[in-house]
Amino acid sequence: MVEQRREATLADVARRAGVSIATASRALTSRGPASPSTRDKVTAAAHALGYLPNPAARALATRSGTRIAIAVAGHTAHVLNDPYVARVTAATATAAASREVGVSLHWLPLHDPAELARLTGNRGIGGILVVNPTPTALATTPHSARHRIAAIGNGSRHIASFDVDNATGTTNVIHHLLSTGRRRIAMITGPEWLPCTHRALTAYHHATTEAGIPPRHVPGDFTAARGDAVATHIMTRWPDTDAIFALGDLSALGALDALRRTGVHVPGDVAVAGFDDITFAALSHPALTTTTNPVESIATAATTTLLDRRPTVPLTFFPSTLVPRDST
Amino acid sequence: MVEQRREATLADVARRAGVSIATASRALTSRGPASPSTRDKVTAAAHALGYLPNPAARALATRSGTRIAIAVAGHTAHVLNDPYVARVTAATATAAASREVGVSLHWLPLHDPAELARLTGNRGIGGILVVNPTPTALATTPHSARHRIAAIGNGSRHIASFDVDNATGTTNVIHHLLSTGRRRIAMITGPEWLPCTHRALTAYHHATTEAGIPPRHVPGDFTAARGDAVATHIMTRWPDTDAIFALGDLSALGALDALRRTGVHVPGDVAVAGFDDITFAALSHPALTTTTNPVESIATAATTTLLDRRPTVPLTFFPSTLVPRDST
DNA sequence: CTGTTAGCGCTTTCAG
DNA sequence: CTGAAAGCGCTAACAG
Repeated sequence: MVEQRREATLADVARRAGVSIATASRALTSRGPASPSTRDKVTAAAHALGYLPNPAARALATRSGTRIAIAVAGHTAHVLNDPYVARVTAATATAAASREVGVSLHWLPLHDPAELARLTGNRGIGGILVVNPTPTALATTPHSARHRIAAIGNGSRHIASFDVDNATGTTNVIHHLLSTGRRRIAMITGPEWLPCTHRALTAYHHATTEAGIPPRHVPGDFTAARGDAVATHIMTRWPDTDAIFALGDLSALGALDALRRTGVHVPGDVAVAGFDDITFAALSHPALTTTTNPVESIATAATTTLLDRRPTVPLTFFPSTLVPRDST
Repeated sequence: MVEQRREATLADVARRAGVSIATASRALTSRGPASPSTRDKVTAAAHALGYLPNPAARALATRSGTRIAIAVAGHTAHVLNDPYVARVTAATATAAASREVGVSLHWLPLHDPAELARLTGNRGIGGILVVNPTPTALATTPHSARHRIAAIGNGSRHIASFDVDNATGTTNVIHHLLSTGRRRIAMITGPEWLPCTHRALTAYHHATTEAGIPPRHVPGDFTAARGDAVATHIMTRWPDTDAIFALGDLSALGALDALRRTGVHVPGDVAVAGFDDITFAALSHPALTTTTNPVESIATAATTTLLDRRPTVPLTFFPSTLVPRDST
């Protein structure tokens, strides 16, 4: 049952197929010439032996590194405990598993963006997935390494990026709010240093300008506590506000709390919408209207690109779908 | 700024320190003899050169594998998207990063426990962290590999395990409920196949028996939907129930919903408590009383053990702390 | 305690 | 298209 015999090596496969090790290698990796018949023989032998290439040996020979590093930008190492980061990590670790590569998680301090360049020089690291990189951090990166880097969030001219299309997502939310009669729509954004905040904010400005309604936005930090505080601030500063859109469900939930506490009825007096569709969005009272963030698909796509060293279009956006619930 | 020169290799370090490569290796890894003075010279040289060992080369030479695999038991591959698993993965990937190893995530099908033995034979995998393993799965494992396996959840006689002390956690919750005057305390457990469910259930039985109150428990599956359904069932079957304890916050939140919907006041009529202290526990209305689950500490400890190949006590339990809030 | 000598398993020139 | 041979960078006997 349990295979107790030594794992098959490439030499075993070659012997069984009656070819040299070099040929077996070429046939299996399809790098370099190999006649169809040879390829078949080798493939069959490998299959029969249950051959699995040794990733360490391969990495050593090709100096390709043995894992992909996820580097998360943030003020403190605490970002590594963020649930969003955890989702990215799990999806990446799943996608990487089938290619026999591992994943490690690193903090990329905002105050020391050169840490990214340092990861770049680590021989154990074959590819880097940067989460929410700043342009500054990407710029420190040596040109020669840029094809081994992908970003979740904003990329750069030479670094592929994958993200949710939060511009369209934002537009959809604003339109939904407008269509249900709201005219004083405030927005709670993410931290100002976060590039993806800007895309959403721009979309917000477009949509409000187009509708001829005043823009009202205050930066948040994606936490519930901040959402609560900012919502309070908004209602004080602009008492006629009839809708609050938070770029992040947690902040929206915080806003919901603030409104409840001050006796403002949701959605009667003020509508509230979030972004991300986290589990708890469906569980709050009222249930939160939000828009999806397909984190797993995004992370998987980025990882696959990295593993295939595939030249990609610089920007790939994943659609966000509006999930209307009771809070609007 | 950016180091463009070739990464330093062990040979470079040895040359600079004026010793042989083998000596440099011994000095740096402290496996084998090395005089203090030599060790100092080598360490200094390594430091000066910014030497970082090549994990692939090391893994190849020691056949130690290049990553640790996290194997999660479950009915479907969907378990890999579970937030709890994501937290474990992120913590593991963080702990592993400092040792230059990666992490990959695998599904361990309940119907095919031999998958674990298969991972065991993979040369790329240096250690395995099994999440919620069944005794059956652990039993398929070859003896020779057991020191490379650690469990989060129940272990076995020969496999170290790390988990939250949910027995004491459960006891604390029941005592808390008793001390606030509850006498008809129902429990919603996890899935019956999950070994950790039994530990908590046993504690529940002890505590209720000791208090001379009737045990009432119904299996759940940790989801909010099931918590909702089970709570409804409980109130129908035992209408005088005055407290519900769910082994998992999501189920407790579902129970909260069910009670609200049927006009039962919490905590006035029925108290509700959960387990895990997830983010949303503090955000519900009423805020949920729960008890902590230090997942990150647990995962980090398990990972460290694996990386150090350190013989450990078979069982390590991490304390759970009661977090009293408004629902009790 | 230290240096020499073999590999670990794979990829990759380079001839043929 | 195929084989021989030379590494990739490190560890592990084995003499000295």
